[in-house]
Amino acid sequence: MTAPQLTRNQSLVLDALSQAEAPLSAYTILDKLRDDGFRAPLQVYRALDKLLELGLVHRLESISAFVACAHPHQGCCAHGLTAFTICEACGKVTEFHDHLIEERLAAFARDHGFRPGKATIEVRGHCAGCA
Amino acid sequence: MTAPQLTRNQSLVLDALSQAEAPLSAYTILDKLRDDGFRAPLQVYRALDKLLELGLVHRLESISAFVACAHPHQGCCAHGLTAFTICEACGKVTEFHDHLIEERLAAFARDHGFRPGKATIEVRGHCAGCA
DNA sequence: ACGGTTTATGTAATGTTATTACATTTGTTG
DNA sequence: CAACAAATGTAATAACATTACATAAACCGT
Repeated sequence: MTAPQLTRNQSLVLDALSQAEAPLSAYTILDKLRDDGFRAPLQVYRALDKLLELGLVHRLESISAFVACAHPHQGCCAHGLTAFTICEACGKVTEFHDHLIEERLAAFARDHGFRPGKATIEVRGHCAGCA
Repeated sequence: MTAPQLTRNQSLVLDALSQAEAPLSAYTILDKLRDDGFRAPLQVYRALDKLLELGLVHRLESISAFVACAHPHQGCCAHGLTAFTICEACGKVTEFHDHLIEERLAAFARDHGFRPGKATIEVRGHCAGCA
């Protein structure tokens, strides 16, 4: 449960995402980190892979972008399934967890002999400020 | 409510997806339709755009691929939100609709002043046959 | 401290997915 | 038939992601 020390590249990528106000694409991260010595996409993707694995970062499938986890302290997986709202105007992302949704998906899986791995729940729309 | 007549390209793309046993990427569709005169990605993407708009096809965000709708007859949007299980071994996709999940997402949106547009719900894992 | 293993890194090239721009054709409607 | 809208053809390019291979750093048991 003790988080391993992040490497330099991993920390740089996580910081970039934490400071951003909206999700960032891998290539946007790369550009932000040019001055820190980043030269190639792979440096970003490798750091992201690790951060995803640690639950410190989420990938938003519907927009091919990444965000820092909203509550990295306890290991995000403790919450089970994670859902997101994504504002298409300002990019604002809100992360939430709904036990009932989780149960319904699990029930469907059980009823169909489906063994669930990772789930994606993303709602695109407009946030309160951009409505 | 009467579905407009599909054009040749749209029909070809829809047929390719309907006959496939797993989701197809746009470029896979392109390859399948070379013999029918398809030469460029845009021909596929344009047909897909229209089919998506008509609700005859779904895009699976988490695998960047497309499937024919499981029940295109009544216009898929009549069901509201659509969810999918996706087998990572055989590619089998099952489409389903859960009113309770829909309600929970709507409730969260309402509580946060978020105006929902399109939602994505995809569960990757292994189907009964591949478990 | 040493050797061996695993993990992270650097770099280049390539593969995959999607869009922009522009010209042309087809279909529909008044 | 003229005018407009929708669909198509083609080429080029942009955006996202991975493979392959070489090097370096961190970790671990002796």
